[in-house]
This record gives sequence, C-alpha cells and structure tokens, in this order.
Amino acid sequence: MTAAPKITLETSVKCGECPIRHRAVCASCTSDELGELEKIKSYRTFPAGTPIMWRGDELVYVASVVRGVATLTKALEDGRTQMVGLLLPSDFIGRPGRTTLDFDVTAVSDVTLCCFERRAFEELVVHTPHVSQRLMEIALDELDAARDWMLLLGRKTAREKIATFLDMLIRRQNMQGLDGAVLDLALPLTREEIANYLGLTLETVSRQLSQLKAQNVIRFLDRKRFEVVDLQALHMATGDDSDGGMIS
Amino acid sequence: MTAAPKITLETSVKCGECPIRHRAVCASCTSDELGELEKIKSYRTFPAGTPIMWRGDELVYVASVVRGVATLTKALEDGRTQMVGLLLPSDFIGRPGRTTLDFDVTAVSDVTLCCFERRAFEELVVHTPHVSQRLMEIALDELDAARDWMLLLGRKTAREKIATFLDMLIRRQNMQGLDGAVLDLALPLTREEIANYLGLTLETVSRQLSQLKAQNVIRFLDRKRFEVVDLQALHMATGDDSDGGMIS
DNA sequence: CGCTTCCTTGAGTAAATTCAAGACTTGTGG
DNA sequence: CCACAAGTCTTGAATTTACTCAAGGAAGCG
Repeated sequence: MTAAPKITLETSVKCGECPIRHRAVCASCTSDELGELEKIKSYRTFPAGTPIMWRGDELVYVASVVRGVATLTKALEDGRTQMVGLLLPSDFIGRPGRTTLDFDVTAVSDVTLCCFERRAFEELVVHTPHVSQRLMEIALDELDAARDWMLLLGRKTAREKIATFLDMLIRRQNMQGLDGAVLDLALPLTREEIANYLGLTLETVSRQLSQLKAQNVIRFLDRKRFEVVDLQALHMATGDDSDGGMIS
Repeated sequence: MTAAPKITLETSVKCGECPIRHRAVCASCTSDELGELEKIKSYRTFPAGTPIMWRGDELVYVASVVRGVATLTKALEDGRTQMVGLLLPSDFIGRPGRTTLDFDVTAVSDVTLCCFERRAFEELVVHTPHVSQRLMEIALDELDAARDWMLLLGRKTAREKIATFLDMLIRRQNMQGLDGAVLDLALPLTREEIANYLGLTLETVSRQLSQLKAQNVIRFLDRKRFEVVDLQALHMATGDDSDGGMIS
C-alpha cells in the first residue's frame, strides 16, 4: 500500500530568481511581460514515479519544468511503450491551440513545474510576441530533435543508440568534455526507461552499458551517476561521425 | 548520360484558383493577405528523382508543395538512410528563423512548389498573424506526426509498420473506406524509399507487401497503384487497435 | 533484516537482415 | 516491333542482431 501521490502547491519563486529564467518559454520576456506571467503562474511538485498528465486529458495547465526530469511516452494497446520526449529543466509542456495531450507525461524524479492556466496563458500569448516567438522556437527545436531521434530509432544499432543517448545527456547537461573525459553525469532513467527511449529491451541496454564499461569508455559511480572516460570513443560509437568528432 | 536536371520556372496560378488554397500555409489568409503573398511567390517544378534542397544549404526559399511528392531524409556517414518526412500537396518546406536545412529534400515524383523568397516571407509573417498562426499549427502537426512515427520506428513489427504506412496513405489522400474497401490509391514511393521511411530493408518491405497481398488485404493494380480489399484487416495489422477500428 | 525493485548475465529463439539469383517493367535504339 | 539494358521487385537461404525467458545478485527502503 502506498500513500496517494501528493501534488504539492509550492510558493513560487520570483521570476527574476528562477533557475530557468534565461532558457524557458519566458527567456526573451521584458520585466513587464514577466510581471504578467507572474500573475498567472503557480509552482507544483510531483513525486518521482507519479503521472503528471494522461493522454487524452484536457489540458488545464501548460508548464515549464523548473527542477527534475519528466518523460513523454506513447504506448500501443498491448503495452509496448515508446518514449517520445525527455523533459529537463526549462523544457515546456503543452501547446497553444491544443486542448488535449497525445501522450502521457510522467515524473521520473521529483519534478517541480511552473504552471500557467492554459486559457489565461493563451490570451497572454496573443499580445506577447516574445512569448509566441519563443514557443515557435521551442516547437521547432523539438521537431529537429524528434527527427534526429527518428534516424536513431530507424537505423542505429543498439550500441550506437546507447552511445548517442549518453552523448545527448552530456550535451543537455552542459557538461563539456575538454580533455577527453566528462565527470559526474546524472543518468536519470532506469534501464527500462532508457530501453523505452531507444526502442530496445532493458536487457539489451544493460548489456551495451556493460560493454562500454568493459571497454573503458564509461565508468559508473553508482547506478544513477556515471563518468565518460573516453569521450572520443563514445563519439565514434554514436555512428554519426567516422572520426569521433576530432578537429581535423 | 542524362540531361542536366531542369528546374522550371512556371507561370504561377492565381492564389484564388490554387488547388491547395484551403490547406496550405495561406489557408486562413484574407484576400488582402493573399495579395501580399502573391507578390513574392513563384512556381518552380523539379523532375522526379532530383534534389530540391541539400542538408546544410542556406535556405533561400520557403515553399508549399502544390503538386507531386517529396521526401525529407537524413543519413549516417556510412549511407544508412532514414526518411523523416513525406511531403504531399499543401505541405510546407522551411521554417521561420532557420537559415539552414538539417535534412535533404528530394522530389520523388515531378514536384511543383509555390516558393517564397525566405527573407521577404519572414518580414511578411511579422505583420500577418494568420500566416504565423498557421505556421505554428503546421509545426505542431508535424511534431505530432513525428512522435507517432517514433512509436512506429521504435516498437512496431515489420508487418505493423507496413500496415500503418498504407493506412497513413489512405488518410492523407483522403480516401475514405466506406464499405471496408478503398479503391485506387497511389503508392508514390519505391520499395527502397518505403524501407527508408519505415526503418526496414527493401526486401522486408517486399515480403510484407506480398504477404498482405496473399492474405487478400490489399491488391496491386500496378507497381504504383493499389487497392485495399479488407480495410478492417489492415487496421488490425497496424497494431494501434485491437479491434480494427470497429464502432463498438 | 527482509522485501521489493532494479540490474546483470547466460542460453536459446525469433525477427529481420544480408547475400544471392532470377523475374518483371520500362524505356531506348536498332 | 523487337531486343536489350537498366532499374526495380520478388523470393530463397543463411546469418546476425536483438529479443525472450530465466536465474541470481545488488541496491534501496521500511
């Protein structure tokens, strides 16, 4: 028996002090515009493992991820599941003009969202071009990412998929590898979740990670933290490059 | 020896008579706005098999597909290729705020585009909310389609992929199956192109199509035209539904 | 400490790929 | 009009990759 998941209403941080101020949907807002957003926003936190929104739900809120990691997933009737998005801090949930969601959103770690009531947000967007432009940018970035992921899902081997996934984590966590190594990266997903992201089984994910470890490409600090020992070998393994991203 | 591919500049059709008037980027424009677009547009045709734009090219034009079929593809260094989009009439090429392309665009059949010089188009968009809203809708529709395709690429079997692909052709060509059958559909791609779309090999595509034919689900009129004999069986085979889309 | 969840590894299997050969189409030139 | 070539498609056989099934080990939580 587990207690009912608790969605907590938090005191919102002032936009000016927000950790994602410079990257989120509000990135290019003036302080006047921030004031408008401030009026309709509320912070909510979701415990790890709990659903944030279900497919088909009416979209009451749109939101930015402030802290934590969430996933977007789609499933077939028989349970086969494919992750279609990984939401890290500053990523946005919900789209103007859509009233329902076409996938499930789940908190993977404890997640704090900066929520805006959808209707109020949509009204605000109309006379706030900085926000609508940013939304367009966000949508196009997601589209580019989705198309890269299609190449991965359709054509890459298990090893290439894993290497590409790890490389994406490095880039999205802004950990630059300056000396051929990258230290102390968070691996926020379980093996099964990684498998659902990459179109593999959890056993295959485990085997490939073990192999990269055995080949001294990566090293695990614990189950959810790792380091890249040989960044060039990792790049080679992604399949994107034949030269491992060397400066020629 | 083949003659150099000829990109032809055609006399543009008046927007009012345009076959894609009601669905393209200009769908919700007023006649004044259409007049503005009319001033900066030009029709260009590309022969079947020729490239329209290359990855990395500077984006000089944005365009709507008026007639014909084009593909968006990405490739790994070793030649493995994944199609990431199929452009049918009324679909749009290019994005506001992006100056380069991240994939190749290729004419699969003879293609006629309604081209707008990118800079002029971007200026126009700023004071034409009907166009910018439509662009946003288009981007979000593409994102939804990309995510459905991710589920297909990551989790569906070869048979399910083929069935889903055929079902998509039925929907996008607006051929409603009223009586459990659908007649005379265009199959605009070669087996290899279908394979690149579905993340399969051309042999697997051929085998699966043969199997659907042998099971009396589909029938070929010629290599590029087919009919659906048993629409429910096709829906069953997509894996999306357990009931084949029956009204319960 | 004991339970549950998550992870690893091995053995056998299944699905799709690769390699290969031949058939059908379509267009071209004699 | 026919023959031939190039491109496309089909089918078979062997192989490979990743999957399934299974067991045991490690980690995290009450």
